[in-house]
Amino acid sequence: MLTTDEGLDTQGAVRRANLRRALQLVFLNSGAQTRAGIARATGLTAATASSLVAELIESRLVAEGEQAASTGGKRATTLSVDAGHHLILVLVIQPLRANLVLVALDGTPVASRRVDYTEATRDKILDEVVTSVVTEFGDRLLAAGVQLPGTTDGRVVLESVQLGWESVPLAERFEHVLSVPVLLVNDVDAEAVAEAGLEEAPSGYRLFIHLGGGVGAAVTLDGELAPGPRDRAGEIGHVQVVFGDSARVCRCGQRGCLESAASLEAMLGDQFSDALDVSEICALVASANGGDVDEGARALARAIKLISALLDPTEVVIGGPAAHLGARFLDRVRQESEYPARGTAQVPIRYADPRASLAAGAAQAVLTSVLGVRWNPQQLRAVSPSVSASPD
Amino acid sequence: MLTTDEGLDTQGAVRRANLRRALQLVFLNSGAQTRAGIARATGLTAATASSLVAELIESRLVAEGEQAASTGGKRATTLSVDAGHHLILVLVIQPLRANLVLVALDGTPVASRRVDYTEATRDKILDEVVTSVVTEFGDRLLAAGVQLPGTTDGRVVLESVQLGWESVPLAERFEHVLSVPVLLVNDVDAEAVAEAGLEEAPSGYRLFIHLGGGVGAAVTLDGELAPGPRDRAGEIGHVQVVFGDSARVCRCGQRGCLESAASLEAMLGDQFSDALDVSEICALVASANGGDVDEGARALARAIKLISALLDPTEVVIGGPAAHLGARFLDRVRQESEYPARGTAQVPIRYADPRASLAAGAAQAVLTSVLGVRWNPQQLRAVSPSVSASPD
DNA sequence: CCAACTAAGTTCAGTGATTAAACTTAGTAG
DNA sequence: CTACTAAGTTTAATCACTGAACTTAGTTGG
Repeated sequence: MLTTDEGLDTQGAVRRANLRRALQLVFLNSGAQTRAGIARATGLTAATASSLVAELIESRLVAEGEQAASTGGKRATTLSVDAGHHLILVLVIQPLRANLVLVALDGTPVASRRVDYTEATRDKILDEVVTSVVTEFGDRLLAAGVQLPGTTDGRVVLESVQLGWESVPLAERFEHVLSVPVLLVNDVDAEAVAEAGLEEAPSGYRLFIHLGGGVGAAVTLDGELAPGPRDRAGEIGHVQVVFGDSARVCRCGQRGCLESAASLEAMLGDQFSDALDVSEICALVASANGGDVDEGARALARAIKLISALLDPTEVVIGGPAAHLGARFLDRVRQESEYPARGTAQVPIRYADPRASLAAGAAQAVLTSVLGVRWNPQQLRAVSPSVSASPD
Repeated sequence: MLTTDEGLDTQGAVRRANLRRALQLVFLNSGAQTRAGIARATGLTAATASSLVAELIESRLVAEGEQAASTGGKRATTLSVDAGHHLILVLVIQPLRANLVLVALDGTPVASRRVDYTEATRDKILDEVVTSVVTEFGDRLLAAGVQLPGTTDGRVVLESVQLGWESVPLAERFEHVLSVPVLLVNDVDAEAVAEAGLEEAPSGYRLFIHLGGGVGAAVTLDGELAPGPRDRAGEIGHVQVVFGDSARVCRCGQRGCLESAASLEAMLGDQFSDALDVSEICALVASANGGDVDEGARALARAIKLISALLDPTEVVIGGPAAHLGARFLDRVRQESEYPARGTAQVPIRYADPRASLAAGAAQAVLTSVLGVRWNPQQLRAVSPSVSASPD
């Protein structure tokens, strides 16, 4: 397999880099890419492009398709992502349930399943579910991604308040069972990756802010998670941004935390919970106290302004349940985040695209880490659990 | 030359990558590195290491030194940075003067000069100075770095309020005269790079905050400027962090800007100016209004907390004239930036190392961009203008 | 003082990946 | 039916690294 081994020191690395480039072109233009097209796009020779494609076909990452229409000479053989073999397992762990999706390389889900559990049964049930994947799909498995609330370095769950975990080497545990690489991904990071992946050509920094029961942020660069250690990055919920009388006491004990003002509980009232669906959220929005919403918007805008000034992002995206808060909230955030500094244009702020699915971000993160490749927006949108619930 | 041509496609890229790796080892361990050592450290063969070194010597980037003491067999030939040929030109542009330093590859300054000008004569005098460098050192010039206050993408000065420039293609202009690559660097970015370079093995994100007449920030990752577009990044001076009665009106028109509370004017009074030397600053600190200092510390801490929560940096460094504010200010900043979130350790905050010189950051940035290499702390410290003033 | 050992560094044939150019295949256009 | 065009493939040459043999120059022990 072409395990992404960044670093062009030895010649094998050149081969891997070129395989990656060729594969990326097929992913971005699946069904319309050709050997000649790869040669043109990479600057490599037709001979090399052919050789790369042969290897990719051999590895069952790429498949030949129809003959394309002629453009004056021999008709080209189209290439597309081979959806028939490799599968990526995505496991979305939440406090009381998990969604498991097996995604083909073209983004389509091959199987999905939902399991419910209690805190007490969670570990056992998760192990069972993962084991069942091995017996059913073991030979086709390419890699796995585990999306969860909490901080992680990709291998170990450093801390998850929601799951009650601390320093759990989950990747290692699952790798023993699955025998393929396992990547742990923070849930907000996954959302951010999915959101960025819906752009045709994501470029520059993008600040993603998840607003729900909690508040978290993630930064992507050119569509991937910003490089560098992200262990505890993005945990901005308990930064103080409200001062004076309007600062509320937060559940963390501090006063004036971003979360105490801009979480959906704070803005929509205690009826809000992360389990609500879109229509329920909209109903809450309709009956919400406008003052609370404005206060949340102001608090959020303060955080956005500071971060934007530091990073100069292309765009700020508000995701999570808050993406359904409607025009008033968004307008307020935009207003309050105007930054009068000379020459600095206002950062565009928008809601997340609701077409991003639950499992898409983790799947994309795994695809990047294992094959060094990203899906095009259509493929990414295809990734969706569409869970036909089946509790164990 | 091994112009870092980060286009990782063909096999020549392997050679360039390995040349860079070998050169970096010589830079980090100048005078103590050997061919055998390079082979061991890189995992390449002794044959390859020899061949790489031969090419580096040929390019006059590396020079052979003494024979090292035997470690049981033949004595090794030590390798060091060739300080005898290539020069990096650093031009530090300030509103009313510029410092020009020619730095050898080992970091030692070969020549330096200071020119004073008015806003009206600035452009002409700068051109003259640069031209004079060509006649004197043209054949030895490797690259040039221009450090200036203002936003830049490396090629164009996007905007500099201090210099009254907007969209000035300065790199192009100087390249025409110098015939070597020219890189524009924001002054705070340069400071941050110099500061990070003083660490033996800089790793992770490091947040650098310049506090002087203005306030700016820069983020480094593993000792280099964080990747991605930095055009307008770091301009955090006019973010609102003070609210209520204590919010002062800032010169930008807003109230409660970080700069209005934490700039040295705000904390030390109108007597402060960026032209003061260390002892004058210390004198001002001694007679400063403690309340103003505390207020500035609080404002700064708010910004630090939010950014730290987002980036999870290894360290926060306060630089610029503020590095001489003393224990009280730093203690206050540390206190106020305590972040009670679960599990999150307090971010270490410290003053910048005063040993970083004016031109070091820009020189290091150029070295990275042209040779893909960084100096070791001793070499970096050697870079200093030690300007024996000589107005034109 | 010489033989045995060790480490540094060089030489040279061999291997893997890419290139350039010739060639094959399969279409369109007149 | 011939000329042309574009997609691929084949093959010899080139470039960079490896592995192994070799040279150089030191240390150590008898």
